[in-house]
Amino acid sequence: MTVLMKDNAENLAALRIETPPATLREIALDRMRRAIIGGLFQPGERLVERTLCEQLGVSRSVIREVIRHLEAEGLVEMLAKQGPIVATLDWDDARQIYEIRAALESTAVADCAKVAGPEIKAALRKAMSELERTSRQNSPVGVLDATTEFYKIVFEAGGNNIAWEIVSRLNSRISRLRVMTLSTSNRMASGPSQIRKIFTAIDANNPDAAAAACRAHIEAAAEIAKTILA
Amino acid sequence: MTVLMKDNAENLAALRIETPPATLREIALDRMRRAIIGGLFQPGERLVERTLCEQLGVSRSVIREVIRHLEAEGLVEMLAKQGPIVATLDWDDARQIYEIRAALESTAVADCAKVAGPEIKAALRKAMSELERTSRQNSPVGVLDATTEFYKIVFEAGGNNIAWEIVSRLNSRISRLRVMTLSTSNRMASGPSQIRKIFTAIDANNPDAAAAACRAHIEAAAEIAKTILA
DNA sequence: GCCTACATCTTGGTATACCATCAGACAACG
DNA sequence: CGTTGTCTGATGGTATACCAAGATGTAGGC
Repeated sequence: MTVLMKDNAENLAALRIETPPATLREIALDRMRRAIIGGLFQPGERLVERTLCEQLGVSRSVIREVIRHLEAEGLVEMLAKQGPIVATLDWDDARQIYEIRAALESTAVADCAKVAGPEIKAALRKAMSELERTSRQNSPVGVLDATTEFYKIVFEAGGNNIAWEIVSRLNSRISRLRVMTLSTSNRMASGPSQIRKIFTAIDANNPDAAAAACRAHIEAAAEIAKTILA
Repeated sequence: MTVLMKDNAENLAALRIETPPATLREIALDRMRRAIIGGLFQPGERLVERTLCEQLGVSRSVIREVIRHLEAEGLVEMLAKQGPIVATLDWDDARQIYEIRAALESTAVADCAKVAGPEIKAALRKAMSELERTSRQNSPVGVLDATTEFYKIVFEAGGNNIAWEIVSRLNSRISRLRVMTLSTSNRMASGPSQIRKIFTAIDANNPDAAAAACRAHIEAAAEIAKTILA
């Protein structure tokens, strides 16, 4: 392939009209998910369809399909003859989620540490600095987003996109817990330092150290969650 | 509590009208899922809503909500401006799924081996015999169901119901692969023997041996899947 | 013969209205 | 005070209508 042809291909690719992914349903799904994750709806709270229609300004069809999606995600539970409620979470569920996260994330960071090249490390470094910035600003949601971004890079770099799907879904189920653990005073400081350990190990292409740091990080989070839930 | 009272309580419990879990949507969901898993709809095939309405004899609302659910489960993909299609599966996806299964199932069997008491062992033994029976009868779907039952007991005994949810969902995505691997001649014989190894280790309350046997079992399955997909 | 332009069909996306059922609240009644 | 009937609200299920966008087909002009 000549340089000219490559340019041509790039130009053609640039021509493509990026389709607005904005189907009303997807917007509503995103809003609902954020509302639940952000604690706007309390666990166990009933989700009344027609009320949601007014609140989101969409029709019942949309709301119902969104609820089906959230139900499959585990964020919403259906009570027979009573309709949907926000899923509740007890310590036994949370315990399992932390265990699964530990398993999946530790292998993901190890995979990432094996293959990480300069550009991945740069991306991780950027996410790290964002994480530390939001941490200094005492912004729990900012820290959450930055942490998510960090892990997203890790999983994708290691070719673990399916595991990332699973972890994302699990995280949304314990998101309220995560915000609460972040609000724990000493956590706001210790979290970034633990993730920095993971980053350092990846930067040194040391899979074992990365996995160990990851496990330590999650176990610490689980420990705080336990005190909150139990 | 006297014996009489216990009888009374049991009688009252028997009085209860078991609520038909049969909301039309759930039936349709189950049918659709089985149809996809069973290969009635080919991967990549378009799922035309109005056609499905006729085929299932339900309205579009129901069909659409079912599709939302299946979409969240990963069995159906939405193509922008073209509607839903049956999700496709390449080797990279399957590879990851087998890896995650290996991680989750091996810890699950180890957990089960740690705590398994007589009643759990009896249940597993029953599932084992069912598995070997269907295997002798050369019934791939029977083997699949029996294997599922075996693992279900394992996960629940070890208190890993969340992991079971995840594994179930992953399994439905590779179900066609599983049927195909089962159809591989030597697999029909080797599968049960490998699971018997797991059972033996659990029966001996030997977590390490159980985990190792489980990993071997999944790796063998992945190997066959690879030859099919690649 | 080929290309264009228009009409039509199909499909998904959305909104709305209707019905039957059931749960919870509440008032009437003994 | 407890039982009973009623009413309202929420839900599941369904049907229908409208719109927008792609696909298809077809006729007309070059």
